[in-house]
Amino acid sequence: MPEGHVTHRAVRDHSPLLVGLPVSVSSPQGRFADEARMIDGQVLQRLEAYGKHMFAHWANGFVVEVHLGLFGRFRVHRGEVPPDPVGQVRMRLVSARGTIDLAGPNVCRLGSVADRDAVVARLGPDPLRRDARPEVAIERMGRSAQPIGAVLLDQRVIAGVGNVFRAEALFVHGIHPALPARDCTAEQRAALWSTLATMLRNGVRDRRIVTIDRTRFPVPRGSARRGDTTYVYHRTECLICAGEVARLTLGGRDCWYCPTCQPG
DNA sequence: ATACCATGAACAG
DNA sequence: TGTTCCTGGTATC
Repeated sequence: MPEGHVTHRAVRDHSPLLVGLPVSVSSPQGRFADEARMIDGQVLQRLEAYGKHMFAHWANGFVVEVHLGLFGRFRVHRGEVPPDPVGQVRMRLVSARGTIDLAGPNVCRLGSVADRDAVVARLGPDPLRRDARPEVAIERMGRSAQPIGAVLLDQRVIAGVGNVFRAEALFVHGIHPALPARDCTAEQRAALWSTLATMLRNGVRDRRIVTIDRTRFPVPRGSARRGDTTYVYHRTECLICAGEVARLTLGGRDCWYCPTCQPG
């Protein structure tokens, strides 16, 4: 399930297979067929990730925006073109080097550079981008009366953070998710940014979310079991204090937290 | 075979 | 705030 690290990883993985080459674009499933024809055979100039959005820039000026949503998934195939497994591939990209299949996206839309710019204009800074300005996100957090747990999911504040990273970053800093964001100290807001940036970067590196980091936040001996990847997210007991994990609906989604380690 | 749930977000009202 | 859309893995019958 994709948070921002997935789109950035996809750009890294897909670019060597597609960028600079003519690409056959099709829609085996059919729902992107008309749009696919408009760019079929064009050279892919650039792939770009911004938060959970991905943009493919084509030589004839079109831009394809992809948002994976909850279910969306890319599959990468090197070499020979694979069969379409179940007719569910919304967009298939085929170059001389390989094939990318996109299934189940929330958004797969053909537009212009202006459309791309409009999407980006709605987004807060993305910690995974070189051009990110942390102070913008930190300032927006500080202006909101909403619970910090809701604000961290707001893509206008910080782009790319999803349900796992928000819960885990709040845990690491001992912040209760219901605390009004503007009541977080400037230090706390800066620390959340930098922790989220680290977690997202690790997600890109590992191709999955593992927020447990013993060098930054030692786990008691014997506490972590094999396969544990989070401190509180989707857990019944806190990895640090073994107390019962609580849940609160914030930003429309369940936020796991430890009432002991994150007093509020 | 069917139900249900999930790391998301737009939209209606 | 609730509904809707997208898919697939796991649980349940």
